[in-house]
Formats: sequence, C-alpha cells, structure tokens
Amino acid sequence: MAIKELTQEKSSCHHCIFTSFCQRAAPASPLVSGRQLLKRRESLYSYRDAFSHLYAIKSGAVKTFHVDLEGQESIHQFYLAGEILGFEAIYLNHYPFSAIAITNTTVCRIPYERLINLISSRPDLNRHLLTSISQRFSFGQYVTAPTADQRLSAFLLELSRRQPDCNTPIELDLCMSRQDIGNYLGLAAETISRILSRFQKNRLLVIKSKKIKLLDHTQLQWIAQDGLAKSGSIY
Amino acid sequence: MAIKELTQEKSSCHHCIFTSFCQRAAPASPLVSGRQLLKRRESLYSYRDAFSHLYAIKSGAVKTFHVDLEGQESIHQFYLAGEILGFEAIYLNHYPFSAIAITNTTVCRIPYERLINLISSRPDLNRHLLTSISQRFSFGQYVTAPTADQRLSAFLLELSRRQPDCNTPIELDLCMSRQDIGNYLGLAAETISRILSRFQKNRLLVIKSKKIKLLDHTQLQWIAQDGLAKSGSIY
DNA sequence: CGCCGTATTGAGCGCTCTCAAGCTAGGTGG
DNA sequence: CCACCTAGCTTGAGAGCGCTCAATACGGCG
Repeated sequence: MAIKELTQEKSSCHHCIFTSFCQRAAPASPLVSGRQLLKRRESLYSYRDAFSHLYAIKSGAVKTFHVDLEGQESIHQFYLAGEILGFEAIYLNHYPFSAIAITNTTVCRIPYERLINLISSRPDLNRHLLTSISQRFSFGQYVTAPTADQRLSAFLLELSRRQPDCNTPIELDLCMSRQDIGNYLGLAAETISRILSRFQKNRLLVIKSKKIKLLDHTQLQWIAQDGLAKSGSIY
Repeated sequence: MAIKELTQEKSSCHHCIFTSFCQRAAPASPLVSGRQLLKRRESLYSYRDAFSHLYAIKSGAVKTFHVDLEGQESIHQFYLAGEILGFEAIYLNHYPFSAIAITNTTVCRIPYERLINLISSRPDLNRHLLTSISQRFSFGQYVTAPTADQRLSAFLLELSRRQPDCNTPIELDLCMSRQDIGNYLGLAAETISRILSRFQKNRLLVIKSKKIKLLDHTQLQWIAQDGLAKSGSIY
C-alpha cells in the first residue's frame, strides 16, 4: 500500500526547528547526540527519570501519561512527528510523566546542556525554540469544552493541523487508541467510539479503523465551537 | 486588617525570573520597558492584538480567556504574582486569548525583541526563562480528571503551591469568581459552590468568602488523586 | 485459521448541568 | 450611618449527558 509506506517513510526533519543544527543527526552534530528507534509501546523515559535530554520526533508518535493509584492512565499529551517533548522536565530536573511510543517511532536525542550552550552562540536557534514552545501552549485548550462532541471534533481538527505532510490534508492517521483519546479528553473510550460512529453516520467523516477521513471540515469546526451541538443534536 | 494589607503590598519581584535584569523596572532597565497598573476587570490585551510584549505580574492576578459564539467564556489560564504571560502569542504574532486583571494588578512590560536580544548576551537569563516556561506546562493537568471533586481539590492545591509568600501557606486568596473556576475546570459555577460547601462541612477547608483556608492538605491530595472519592463520597 | 487486544453497540444508572429561587456582601447615595 | 441595590454566591429540584458494565464484532498477527 502506498499510504502505509508513505506513513512509515514520512520524516519531519524539514519541519523540525533543529534541522539546520543537526546535520541529519550526523555524528559530529553540535546539537543532536544520536537517534533512537522505538517500537510501538516501547518506553522513551519514565516518570521520575533524571532529566538530561529533550527529544525531537523524526517519525511516529509518542504519548506522555500518568498512572493513578487505581491503575487508571491519564494522558498528558500526544507528540507527533516534527514536535519536541521533554520541556516539562526542565524545572524539576526529572520527567514528571512517562513517555512511550504509540507507533514505531524515531526520535533524535538532544542533550539539554548542549542546547543551552548552543543558544548563546546562535540567537536564531533561540527564536525557533521559543516559537515551537509557544505553539505547544495552544494544544488541547478544548479539553474542558462542555460537551463530548465539542472536545472530540476540536481534537480531530487539531490533529489534522499538526499532522505534517498529510498528502491529502483531510486524511488523519489516528495512531492512538480510543482509550487514549478518551483519557486525553476526559471521556470514556466508549464515548469516543459512539461519537465517531455518529459523526460517520452523519457524513462528517469516514472511519477506516485507524485512519479517519474528515469530510466536512466546516461542520466539525462549527461543532468544536459549539454551533448548537447541544440543542440540535442533528449530527 | 493585617492580612488585607499584606495581600495588597505583596510584590513578587524576588520570585520573578527577571528580577536581576530589571533593576526594579527603573527607567534604564535593559529588559523591562515599564510598569502598568490595572484595576479589577481592566484589559491587559485582547484576542488578536498584535504581539509585542510579555508581561510579568508584579502583584495581583490575570486571567486569559476566550468568548465563544454564545457568549460563554472559557478560561485558558490564571496567572498569579511572579508569573509571566504572553508566551502563546509568540508563534502567531498575535495574542490568541484576551487577558484581563481579576484583581487590582501591577505588571511589568517586557518587549519580546529586547528579551531575545538580551538572552544572547546573558545565558543565565535563558536558563531562567526556560525553567519558568517548563513550570507552566505542569499547570492544570487535572482539568480532565473524571470527577469534579478531583478537579477542584487539585486546583486548590495547585493554587496554594503557586501563591507566593503566603504567610500561612494553607491560606488561599481565591481571587477569581466561582464562575471563572468553573469555566477553567469545565464545570458549572454551581458545582464549584456545592463542592466547596461540602468540603467545608467535612472539615477539609474553611470558606471566608474570597479566602479559603485549607485544613486537611493530605485529604485533599488524596481526593485529587482519586483516593476513593468516587465510591466513598464521605467528603 | 484461531487467538487476543481493540473497537462497537446496548441498557441502565448517576454525576453534573440547567433553571430557578433565596441569600450575602460590598458599594452607592440620601 | 443606614437603606438600598446589584453582582456574585448558595442551595434545591429535575433532566440529560456520559459513565459503567456487559455482550458482541472486528482485525492484526501468530
């Protein structure tokens, strides 16, 4: 399948803010100390591990999460190709979440001290870094939306914005499980499933197991902003 | 009242990461372009305003928010004395939220370009900045907790951690309205009110209108992590 | 082909919302 | 100084959305 191959080969180096500093992670890179290949479910780091590196995702996807006393997982964030994770650990000097790959994933390891040192000599790097961080603050602002419909449609739209080089920009690679989405949005996995089914029934999208094609972008945006999603329930 | 005076006079310059660069916002400061006094409800910036400054809160508190199509407000974040806001605007070059003071507030204006330039000559500033940003990523990770009890107790505990120089560290200045707290946590204002009342009845805290004294920190932490808050309902 | 994790779908319950009615506190003017 | 006035808070009753539990279907992988 052409799609599958494309997904696997898709590398986001040209979207990565470090691209001009890493020389494609060559041994002599001043910034990147190496690459790491992770299979699905493999751990990148664990809660309370000592902080030393940031990670730039070259391909694949990673989730950060907590497990509560009852074994219930709560997702803190998803990270897609081209994005950077690990910032949360800076002020604590350890990682406050665990991180595992949710697909086969390649990450570039960025020693924090090296990054800091490089910034003083390269002001443009600093600008890129702050811009990237800035973007992160806009993620997931919809997780407290009053209805499940709003949360899920906003989530799908955000994913489609973040997914780099989508050949058709409306085709989504839903690499995380329904349970993960639910945990991220504060909803049950069954609720995610039900809403997706209903959205499909109403021609807003098409589900192909792990892939989703968004048909009515406009309507979804309308729902995300609560265009009478509560009252009408026509979707 | 001693408490009231303390609250008003409380300035967080010694907690501010910029403190050694601002010379108390003297005219010749290399970083801070000036101070701004805001009365309660006064606007600091509005959605879509062009980005130019970050703001460090010297005293008081600010909320950032969105108003949806139906006029419903949704709070993005609260910022307390000693904290910095405006980061979200960097990558868009405009502010993605509106910001208004929720008490009488003093902020220091930090021109972003000046900050960027200063960083290249002062690596320690960079380190402080990234540490401060790092901390921000941990805020509000509880807003998708399954029960309202969990969300609210986690919120109160976070506030008590963030509130600088609390003379008695368990006495909270709840400067935002119940409605604001609700909008932040994805709950109705009535729910906030009900839970606070119940917590008070069960000796977890004492409500004095806008001030709250946390009595049983341990129990609240237990609830925040869902120590049988669902099943028991003994609180 | 058969297995197991994941997803879907259904039924019933419960938490939280909505709507509505008092209540409280702080500010204003006489 | 006090009565009023208004915004915010509290409390109650009923409805509904999303959760839980459970059964079934799907799909990837051996």
